[in-house]
Amino acid sequence: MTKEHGSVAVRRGSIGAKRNPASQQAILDAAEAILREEGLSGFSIEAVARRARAGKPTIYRWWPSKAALLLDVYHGFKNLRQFPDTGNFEDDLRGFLNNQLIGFWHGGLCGTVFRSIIAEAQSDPAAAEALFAYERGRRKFAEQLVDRAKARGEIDPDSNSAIIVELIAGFAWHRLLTGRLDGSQDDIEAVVAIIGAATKKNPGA
Amino acid sequence: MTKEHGSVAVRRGSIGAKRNPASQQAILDAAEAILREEGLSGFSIEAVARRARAGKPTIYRWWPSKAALLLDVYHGFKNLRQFPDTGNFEDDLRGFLNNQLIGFWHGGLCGTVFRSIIAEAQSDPAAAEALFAYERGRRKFAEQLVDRAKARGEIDPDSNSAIIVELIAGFAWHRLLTGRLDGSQDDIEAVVAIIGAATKKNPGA
Amino acid sequence: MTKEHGSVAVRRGSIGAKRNPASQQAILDAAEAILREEGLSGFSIEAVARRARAGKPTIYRWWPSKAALLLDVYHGFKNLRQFPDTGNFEDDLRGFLNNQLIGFWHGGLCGTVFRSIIAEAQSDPAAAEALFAYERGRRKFAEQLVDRAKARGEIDPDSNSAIIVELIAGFAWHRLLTGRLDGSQDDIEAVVAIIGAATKKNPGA
Amino acid sequence: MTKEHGSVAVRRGSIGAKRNPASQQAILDAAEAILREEGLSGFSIEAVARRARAGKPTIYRWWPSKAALLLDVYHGFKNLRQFPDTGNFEDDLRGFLNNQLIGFWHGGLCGTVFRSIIAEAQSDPAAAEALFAYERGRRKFAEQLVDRAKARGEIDPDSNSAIIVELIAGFAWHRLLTGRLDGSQDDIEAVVAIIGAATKKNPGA
DNA sequence: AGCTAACCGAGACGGTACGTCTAGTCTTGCG
DNA sequence: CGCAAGACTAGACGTACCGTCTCGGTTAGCT
Repeated sequence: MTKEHGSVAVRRGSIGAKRNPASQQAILDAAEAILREEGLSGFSIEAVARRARAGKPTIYRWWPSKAALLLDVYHGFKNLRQFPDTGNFEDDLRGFLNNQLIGFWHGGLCGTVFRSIIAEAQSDPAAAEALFAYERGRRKFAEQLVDRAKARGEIDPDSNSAIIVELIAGFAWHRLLTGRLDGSQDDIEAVVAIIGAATKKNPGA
Repeated sequence: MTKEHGSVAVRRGSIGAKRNPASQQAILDAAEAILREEGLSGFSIEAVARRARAGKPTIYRWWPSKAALLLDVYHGFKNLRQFPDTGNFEDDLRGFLNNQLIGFWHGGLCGTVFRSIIAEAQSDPAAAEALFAYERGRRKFAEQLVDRAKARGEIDPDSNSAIIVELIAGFAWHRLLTGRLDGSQDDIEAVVAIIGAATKKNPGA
Repeated sequence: MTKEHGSVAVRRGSIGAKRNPASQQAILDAAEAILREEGLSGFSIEAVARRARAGKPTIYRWWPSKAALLLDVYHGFKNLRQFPDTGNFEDDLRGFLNNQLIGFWHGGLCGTVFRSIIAEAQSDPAAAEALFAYERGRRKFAEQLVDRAKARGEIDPDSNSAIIVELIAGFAWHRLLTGRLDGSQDDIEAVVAIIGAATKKNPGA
Repeated sequence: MTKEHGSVAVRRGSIGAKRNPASQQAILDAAEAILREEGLSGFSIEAVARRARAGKPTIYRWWPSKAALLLDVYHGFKNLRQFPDTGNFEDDLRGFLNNQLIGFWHGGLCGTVFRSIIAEAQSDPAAAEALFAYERGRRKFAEQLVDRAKARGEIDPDSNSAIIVELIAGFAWHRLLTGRLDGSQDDIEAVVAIIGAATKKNPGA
């Protein structure tokens, strides 16, 4: 998936007064490789530049901060997973947790990258804004999942979509940030069951 | 609560072959003051030593890492809030969120410190271990809240205590880490309602 | 003398496969303005290109180095002052120091530019060669001044023209490079007197 | 004279809250070696730190600028040459040019270093001030040479000591800065002769 | 009249060096 | 032995320039 970096003699140069996609990709690849091999603590603009055989200004020209670069790496992983409408609320929840959150983060690099972005956002305001904007979008998107179930008459129409989404997302973040993504399948089922129970239709009638 | 730092001319020295509590307190005070005034991005061992008029080795001698110092500052805030048994599950939940999580973090410095610890834990393994151990303890402690309600026969005895606690904690973490602790009171109610609905006794009988 | 730079909207372009004199002039003007306003430390090819609204390659195409550009700026100032034959050796010396050296450098930009060229020549071999060639020519030219006096029978015919010229030039360089061009008029007289005494005819007869 | 740099494994550390002379010397040695091997254009704080295996802040802590470091290297060469009182004015002049100026600079590294300092002073005000102060002292010192000859009744008591010294120093600077230190012995004689003739006692009596 | 060649501006590229900051270690000298 | 102090190596930070390159466009002069 990621090309070899061994062929050093490439000597990418300018391709005129516009962004060179080869440099771009080399930088993203290097960033990904460093995260994979050394983790967040070894991740620095300096290291990325060295590995990508790029100049530091080239990185700063296109990514204003470390977090921006991390977010770009993360986006490179996204859209690999689909978010299908199964027609069933609990299956949708399962899919959400498995394909967008815990299961998506688990194993590969994605979780590491996302953890890094969250950490960065706690001290860098620019990173915070970028992450929060991204996160707002993700939540809005996920609320559709609940609203579809309401529209189908499958769940209680008074369910608070935003809070439900945030409970689920919060659970996943917590697992990610406390290093407990492993062996969560049973726990995912438990979460789905709890949310299912809480949104069951006709609670009093 | 925190004493003045203005009287710089204190010139604390050694008090012999044992830890000098005045230095320890000065370091903790300085750490807290820096976090309050400059935030996590301005927080460094260097800055703490400068402000506390302490030598860096004195800090490293007693706190192995930045995160250990942060945790100590955080512990200084803890136990200020109680965690009373109200005898009612939903009130217990409300109290948990208000006194131990969102309400506790909100406004003051505590949230900032805890955010910092979480961030630090994402790149420093030692910090991670300390945070995870702390968090494990907190969760076990909170599960008692659910188990008490089960024992009282107030909620479904099959409720998954661990997952319920983690949903709530995850929600609070998510709010903290995305800078949305403000105006959460209604949302706390919504969370309590959802958990309450999901644990209602005798759902089918 | 130098046209206004305010009318930015000129949008000089190519005028075909030949050097565009407008661009050349704009670059020289910008170089001069930067030296005047910011001094040598603010002088860079980058800054000149920015100010002249020229592309860097346009500068590099015509001037191989920073020093070449500086020399061109300097040449723009030359030939403004005359070097007349007064018919009297000491008056010639006075005129040389006042019109070609100290008096010429003093006050205006010329001294700054020449200082810059000398500095550049100490690390850039190409600049050194250009400066040395220029300087050789100036010395040869100035030696005529002494030789004329010999021819007139005004001074000792055994006087060493080259050394006399170099003593005078060295004095002026030293004043320039140690920032002491100001208030040199009396010192110029003293130099003239010393050289006059040293070249007096009939020393032993 | 200069020790080997090959034994890299030294790992100099702090020796407490005071300047480490070993680091000091290593930095000066590295600076000298770089100037010798690569010249001024290869001389940078970065390169010196690399070669000396020193941290950049260690250099900046003790030398505020590149020029300060150069001056220190230069001072390391000084006082190697004496400035004896020969009892004869022209011999003193010869000695001055040979031991303090041209002859001192010629051949070795001293000339290169001093050229570098002069160049640096043309763009760095701090360097300029340091050089000018040094130069003022040197001139005052050299004027004693002339004043001694006056006191001995050897030369015209009305001779302008300051200008005489500056003519000689300027000649030497000019030779240094135009790369013509070689083969100056005859020229030194010519300079001595001119100054001697200009200061001859009782010119009219 | 169309083609070519060189110019122009613009600005990205890989680099080097800057001067500052922090990390974490070490040693001294006082108490 | 703990302490304040502050030096040390190491290396990342973000910025400024360097000199080279390619682009897209323009114009002059040759075919």
